[in-house]
Amino acid sequence: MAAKTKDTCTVQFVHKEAVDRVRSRMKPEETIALLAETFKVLGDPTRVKILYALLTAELCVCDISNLLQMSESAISHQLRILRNTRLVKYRKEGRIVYYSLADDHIRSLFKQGLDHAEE
Amino acid sequence: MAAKTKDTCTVQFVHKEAVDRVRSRMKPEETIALLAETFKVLGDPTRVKILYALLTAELCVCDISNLLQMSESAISHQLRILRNTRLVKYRKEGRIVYYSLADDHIRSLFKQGLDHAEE
DNA sequence: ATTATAATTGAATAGTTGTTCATATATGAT
DNA sequence: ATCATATATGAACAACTATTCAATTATAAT
Repeated sequence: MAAKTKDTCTVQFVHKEAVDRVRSRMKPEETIALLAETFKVLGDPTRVKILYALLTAELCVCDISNLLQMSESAISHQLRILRNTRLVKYRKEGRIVYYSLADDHIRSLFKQGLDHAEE
Repeated sequence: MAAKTKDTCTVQFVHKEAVDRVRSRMKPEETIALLAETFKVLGDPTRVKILYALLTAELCVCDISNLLQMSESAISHQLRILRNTRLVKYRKEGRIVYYSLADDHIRSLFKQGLDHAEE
């Protein structure tokens, strides 16, 4: 039981009251992980560009590749990540796959993010 | 001039009209980078925990270290990143440094993020 | 001055991530 | 069936990141 004392704070100066209050209001690990994961996906310029583009129009992989001047493979890899986190949805029409935004949260997330970043 | 044709889309099936419309509405590279950078900072569980904690109370490094059961060094490194992106601010009182949220965007960003992640 | 401690910092390391390249799958046309 | 093409996928590699460890700075107490 005496393990893991050294790597944590020596705790001469913990504000116990405040820490307890914070601890009681902390979200479960799982929720934190989910939130961080969502932001992580939004934390890449290529994916931001893709999502930003899809705010304006539904596009196929080739369109996005052309728009961003990047290989279709690179775009496709990123689209998979966006699909897995349910940020985009797609529909197939023959060989062509059309991507669009999965819901309307992205618009407000971008707005909030820019509000912070640009202030 | 014939360079960089192979790595981009062979472009048999670009929806020119849509792509042009999207292109005209795209934000400048710099803005995209700023936005992605902000989200990237939010995309780590440790930093999410720190920010979430600071929603409830102002805390010193030692408090956070104790709360999250992580070394002060690790916390301090993360706080630097949060400072650099102006997500937290701090005040010094003797040896102790108190951290708090820099503004109120974080609360709404977390709310929007959770709304998406938990749906 | 010396000692103790809260916080910061730099270097090192293990783990993760984005892109490329080569290949595979799926659909449409001949 | 064969060929062309839109997209997807797996492996590999370089670049980046979070934590640890050791050392440093800054403040307070003796």
